[in-house]
Amino acid sequence: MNINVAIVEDSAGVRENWAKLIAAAPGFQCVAACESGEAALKRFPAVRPEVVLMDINLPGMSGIECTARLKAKLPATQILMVTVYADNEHIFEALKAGASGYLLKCAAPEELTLAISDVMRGGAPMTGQIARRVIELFRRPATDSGPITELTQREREILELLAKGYANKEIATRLNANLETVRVHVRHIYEKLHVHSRTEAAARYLDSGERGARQAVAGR
Amino acid sequence: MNINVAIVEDSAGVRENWAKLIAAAPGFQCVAACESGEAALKRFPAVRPEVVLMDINLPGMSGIECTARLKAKLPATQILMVTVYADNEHIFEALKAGASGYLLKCAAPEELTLAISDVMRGGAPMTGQIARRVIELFRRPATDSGPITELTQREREILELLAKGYANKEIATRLNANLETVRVHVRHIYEKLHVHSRTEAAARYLDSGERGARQAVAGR
DNA sequence: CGTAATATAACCCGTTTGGAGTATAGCGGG
DNA sequence: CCCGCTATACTCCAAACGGGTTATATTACG
Repeated sequence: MNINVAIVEDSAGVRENWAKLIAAAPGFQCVAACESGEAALKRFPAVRPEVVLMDINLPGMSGIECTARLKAKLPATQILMVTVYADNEHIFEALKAGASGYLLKCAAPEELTLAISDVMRGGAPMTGQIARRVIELFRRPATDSGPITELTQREREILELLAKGYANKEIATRLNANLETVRVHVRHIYEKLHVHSRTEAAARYLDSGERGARQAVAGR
Repeated sequence: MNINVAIVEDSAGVRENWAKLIAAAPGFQCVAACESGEAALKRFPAVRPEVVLMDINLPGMSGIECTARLKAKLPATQILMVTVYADNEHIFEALKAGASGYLLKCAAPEELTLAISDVMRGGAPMTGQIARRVIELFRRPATDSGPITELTQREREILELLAKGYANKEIATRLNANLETVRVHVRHIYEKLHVHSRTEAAARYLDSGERGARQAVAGR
């Protein structure tokens, strides 16, 4: 049983290349090839492709939006982004939209068919570079200080970390301090803010507009 | 120049197997092998490994916490998780802690050395299964974009009170519910937001601009 | 010099929380 | 009619937390 593949790619040359490649590969067949996201959304529900090769840079609807809409209509369809964009933002949005793999257009032809097989087996084909970026999107940003009250410097540092959700132990580690010391500071903070729990303190802090400037972080 | 590899794994048998495997592979050398995260944190700064094979299930400090601390001390060190856990939560936490790859212990020996080479080249070695899960974490409620909307009505009510600093007991009173019921809801909220403490949940909520009308919480 | 404020660190104790189960009931969609 | 989701409720256990107390070293201010 052949794997039904469909294509969304605006360049006629590339589109036909891919189509030929798939038609020629044993075990694959190309059931549709559209030059726009709009066309794909109309056409694909009828042909129900198992895998879609999706370009991002399309006229009209972007490949990312098309991916999100296709996944809504055909949740079982696996979508592989094949594009020239290797930046975090595109990768992040594509994966969020429901793509199952992310290849670059510079990929060799045989990599395409390999990737299709991979995705059908439950894999998530990506180049090493892309995989690394995907993983980096998991790491967290950080923010900086911003005091106001009559808390001491140390107390403010601690309140800031506390309000980010860190446990006392984590705060101690980050500040190279002892757990007990942090606990004392935390209790002093409670006294000064007239609260009795860390979540109350955090709510006070976050609501008081005392946060330091936070910078936008790519991909988030 | 050989690649300096270190190991953190509590099972002596597995640890020695890995060590031998690395010692035997051309281009690699094993510079340290610890049976605990605590030992690794002491030892590794001196030997500065380029790649670490890290087990998750360790006595004492978990491999995930060890990863976070190691990355703080040695940011250039690449850490590969090698473990039996294939669930989303472990994968998510490991990557957040700074792991650069995630392999399962059932991996063939030669896959280990391949993975080390891959990570040194800037890749992010994972099995197809793992890669797929990583990608799924992007489209799920939780990853980072609009988590709060995925909560049920009841969960949102509770999160709102939680973020104001109310204890579970107070929330239960206010909602005419049982303490244990509130606790269950709170834990479900944690799962959906991928957090592990109420203050983290509150920070997420307050930062996401999801607040409803608020009134002052007078003298408790 | 004496005193106050701050930062550090260590006890103890009871309560709360986090995490893992099990279980029941209602509700809506195949 | 079963399955999945939601809400409800309870038990057990370990860790974290909140609060009380004591103690040392440093720095700052009259």
